[in-house]
Amino acid sequence: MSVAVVKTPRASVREGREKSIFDAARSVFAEFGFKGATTAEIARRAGIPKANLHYYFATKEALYRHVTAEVLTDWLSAASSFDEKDDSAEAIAAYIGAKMDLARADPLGSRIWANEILRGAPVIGDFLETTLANWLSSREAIVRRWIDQGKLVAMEPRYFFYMIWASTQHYADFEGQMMALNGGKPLSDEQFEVAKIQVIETLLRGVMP
Amino acid sequence: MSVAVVKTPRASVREGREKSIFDAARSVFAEFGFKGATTAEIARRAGIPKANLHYYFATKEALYRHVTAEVLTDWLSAASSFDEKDDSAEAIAAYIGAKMDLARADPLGSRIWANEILRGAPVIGDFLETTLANWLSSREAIVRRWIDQGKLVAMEPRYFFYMIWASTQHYADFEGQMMALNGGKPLSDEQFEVAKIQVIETLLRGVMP
DNA sequence: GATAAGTTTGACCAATCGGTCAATTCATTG
DNA sequence: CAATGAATTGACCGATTGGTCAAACTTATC
Repeated sequence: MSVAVVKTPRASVREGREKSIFDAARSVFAEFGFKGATTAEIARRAGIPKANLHYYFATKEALYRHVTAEVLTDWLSAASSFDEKDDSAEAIAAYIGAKMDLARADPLGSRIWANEILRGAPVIGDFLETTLANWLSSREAIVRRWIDQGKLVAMEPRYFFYMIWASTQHYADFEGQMMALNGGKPLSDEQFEVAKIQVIETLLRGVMP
Repeated sequence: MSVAVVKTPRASVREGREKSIFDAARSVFAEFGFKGATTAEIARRAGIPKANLHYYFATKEALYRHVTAEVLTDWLSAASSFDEKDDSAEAIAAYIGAKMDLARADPLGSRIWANEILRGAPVIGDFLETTLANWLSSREAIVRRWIDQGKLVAMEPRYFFYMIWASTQHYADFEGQMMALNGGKPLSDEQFEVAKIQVIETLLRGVMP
């Protein structure tokens, strides 16, 4: 029984098309949200006729759901970095760093998320109420333990996570504003590294006794 | 020369209509952004026919510009609280508190701003590059002085302001997410007060030597 | 109470929306 | 190479878009 390891031209064309549509959709949804996005603009950015787009993705909503699903996966992936260290400071620093890296590597994903929330989370609402809520409450328990052990100052863990999410995702969602405040240029790699370290240190100092 | 202090019925009807259209527009723009918003939906929320809306505001863009102008005014108003104290900690605490209060009092304004940035700031871009950039660089100078005086830790002031903006505006822009993580209910006044104090204390501790 | 000015609204318009479809082109397989 | 199925696309559809307009209505002024 031989498995076709080498993709047929047909299959790789399909793969390539789906990828280019997917990428175009990400950028349009990130910029305009679900309602403001148009399939015509997505097709234009993908470099194909609109009818071809609808051959691969039946509806705008189906395409949007594909896009959001990936965003949630990436979020959870970064979230796992919180659990990889035992020490409180190390775990927090690793998590903030991972969230900063994700914001830098995939700002569109963060913006798609932000647009969803602004619209009342019609698609990812269920994820927020279940997966995210569970993730948060279990990590709150960990942070509370650290507080009890005197490793962190007394505080409400939930609002600390909000600060982490806000401060890190800001570098993706408000990239345009930062550009305007940076002489029209995006943050350089060097600038971003400084920002990343500062976010980590400021937040860590903010919760260390 | 007598000035009409009491408004004529006509004038107050006009005032009321403009206000209700304005408020409806704020909520629709905050939820869907400029492109996703429709004049039909704004008219519906204002409780008037669409044609009547266009009698008061010629175009969707004109209405949007009115709305954004007010948002920028409110932002600057909150910004002034930074200058009302001489002591570094007091000035920072007052500013964060004012930004938290603004996010709580007018979440729609913050969301309209966020939508603008996500779309590349086509309307407020000029404000960002001039007024906001000037405000930021002059306050950076103040913070740098405090650092030189040993009142604050060494850091890049700009990224500290980004953290303040992110952490405070998060309470407006991501209110929907917080609700989902709070059993479907918005933050109570008591919860918000706790969050507000925690944001202030965490950020202050984060930059104090 | 007549006239003018300001306000309201249903009907309508061209453009764009998400989506369909049949005809055509293309790659694969027997 | 013939036949089959996947992929492509221009033309098209009904619905919705931002916006117009003339007619009707309401208030203010003389």
